[in-house]
Amino acid sequence: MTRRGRAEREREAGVATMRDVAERANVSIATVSFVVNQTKRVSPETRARILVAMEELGFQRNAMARALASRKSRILALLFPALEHRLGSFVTSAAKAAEERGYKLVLWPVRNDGADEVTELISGGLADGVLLMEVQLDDPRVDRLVDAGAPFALIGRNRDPSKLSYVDMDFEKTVELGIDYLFDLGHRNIALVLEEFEGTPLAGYAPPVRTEERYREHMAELGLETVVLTCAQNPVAGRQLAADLLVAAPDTTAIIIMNAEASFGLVNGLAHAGLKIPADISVLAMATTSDVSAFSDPMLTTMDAPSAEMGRRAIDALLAQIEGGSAELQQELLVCELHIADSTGPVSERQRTVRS
Amino acid sequence: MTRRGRAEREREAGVATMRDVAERANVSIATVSFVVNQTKRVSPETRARILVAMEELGFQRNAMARALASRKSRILALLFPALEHRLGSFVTSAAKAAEERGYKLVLWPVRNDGADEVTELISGGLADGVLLMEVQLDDPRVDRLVDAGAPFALIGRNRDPSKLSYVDMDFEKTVELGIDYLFDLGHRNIALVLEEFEGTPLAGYAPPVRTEERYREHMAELGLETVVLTCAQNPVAGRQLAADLLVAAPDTTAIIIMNAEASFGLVNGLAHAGLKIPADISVLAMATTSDVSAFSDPMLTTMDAPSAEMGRRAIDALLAQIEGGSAELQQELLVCELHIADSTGPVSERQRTVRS
DNA sequence: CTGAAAGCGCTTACAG
DNA sequence: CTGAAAGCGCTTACAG
Repeated sequence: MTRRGRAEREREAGVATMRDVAERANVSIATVSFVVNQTKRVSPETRARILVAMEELGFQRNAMARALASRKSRILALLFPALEHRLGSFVTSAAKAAEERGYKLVLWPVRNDGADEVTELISGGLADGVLLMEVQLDDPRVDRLVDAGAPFALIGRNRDPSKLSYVDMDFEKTVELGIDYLFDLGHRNIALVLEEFEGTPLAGYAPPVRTEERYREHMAELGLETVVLTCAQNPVAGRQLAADLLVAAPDTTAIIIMNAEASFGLVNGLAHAGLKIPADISVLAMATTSDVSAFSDPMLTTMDAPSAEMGRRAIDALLAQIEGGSAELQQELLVCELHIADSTGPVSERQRTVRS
Repeated sequence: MTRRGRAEREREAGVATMRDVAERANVSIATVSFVVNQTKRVSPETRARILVAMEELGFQRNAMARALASRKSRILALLFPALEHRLGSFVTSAAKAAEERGYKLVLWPVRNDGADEVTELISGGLADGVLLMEVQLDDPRVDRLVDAGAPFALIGRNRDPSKLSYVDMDFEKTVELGIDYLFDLGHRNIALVLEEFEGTPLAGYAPPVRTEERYREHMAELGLETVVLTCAQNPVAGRQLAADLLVAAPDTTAIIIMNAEASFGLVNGLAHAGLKIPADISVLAMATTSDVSAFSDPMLTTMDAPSAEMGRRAIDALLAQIEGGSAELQQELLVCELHIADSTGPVSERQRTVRS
């Protein structure tokens, strides 16, 4: 019998079992089970010894084994059909890619600060790997995943993703593309509008940071002045923003906005202020989807997030790690595609004379 | 030892295991495993016998046991933070309610016609219970869940849900509420706009059916003419609809629309046709959320779906079954709440005279 | 209060 | 090509 022993495996994987805890605390695994699940009285001393052992070993009970033995998974499934029209093509295409390769992709709700849940999920054996969304520049969940030795890929990037697998939008190239498009239309006063995250759990969310940086750089390269505003992710805020912008930077002839919800309000707000779009001012919505461009009137010119492609590649990146080992890094940046509609146009002669 | 034997349990739960298949096919469970997973060559005769046995017993391999033994769950988790701003409060509140009661709610993507997946999910032991969304009037998934003996609750209702647990919007009372509100404002020509589902996988989706029925009844009670139109779930279709409506029913002074995406287009389309909202025509968006009412200009008066409440109650209904047994039926209908904004107003003297 | 042991339903080296 | 058996990591009646 050359089958590897438990201890050997433990050393490799670093997963402590109830048996390990039991040995260390000098009790039976039954007793450990009782304290873990609080399912029977255990004397305070024994209990304390067990808790210490659990702590020292970083014990996490295996959810699969528990489910098998108890015939209860404690998982409720919300059957989620027709994902497309709710979550966009990212999830749909990722789910499809996973299925094609023999895996099931499941959406796992976690709080934004829920680092513990991450550990639990992996150490508990419930998932073979993890896709992480809405990555912040300094994201504690990433550290947890690294510590847990979990296979994972980011949708987005943290501050230094050089050793990690990720798929992200190329915000830098995208904003550059947007600026160049507007520049070629004759615009010289191009403002940038971002989502406001200060004071929310998403403070330090990377996309606006990267976008703003590159915007400032590229505008400088073109010898242009910069105007950056932020606003909350809702149309009311967008409407207010229109007023603010016209006070702060009345010369503006074009706006790049990366804030889908606010963009609809922005368009309405500009109209209320008496501006015609695009005759008086152009609006370009970045990193959104042209599906919603008709929410506003005129229809928004957009730079569409490559969602479906990102979904597919994210699964690829994750499975490369799971099946190929942790050395298999995959790092991809995808540029948004420009979809010209009715909210952008050449700068008019009137704007040129009146405003400059 | 009075522990119940395997056979006894099997009779109760009706779940066939590999061992059952092996016995029936006169082979070892190892061999069954090989054919189930196609992991080793098995002679055609043996293989055929096993396949027959599997079929006869309705064998589904237990996903938990497989995961435990193979140390692979074949599940990938998409960590999903901040659900609120994507899926609405329904999922958030359901997830929270589940957590409070010691369960984890997971979003399980299935195709709309994916009845097999449903069986797999339950028989495979992966979930203790199921919440079913987007229920159709005749929904094969419901039959599957009944057959599988799975604890489940519907978000919505099928044609005859009298023996099932469900939580649904009370479309009947809601549309009545909307009609009465507009009637009291003096409107007599109230059109109804629904989502178009013919030819889509959601054909036979119950909400528009129920809404239309009660609309016709209640309008008749008030002695009013009815106008019902449908359109696809996107703003472009909504814009087109405005034109169609003004041709089909030029007398219309108020519209109740249950089609959130199209409602934004409808408002824009009416404006393009030269109508002022609400001076010339009122628009009431039903079964949506006031969070998006500012997407349009003027802000939409809405009847808000009680999403958070539904999420909570759906979990209650499901857990009542899981923990209390299948006799525990829970059936709840919740009315949408009216949020008056700027898109509805009294019928004007001009409308009254010009139009009637 | 605690433990020995059977069992959950599979997978998988090993032996034949 | 097939099987006996150990093992995955837990839970849980039963006995003491």
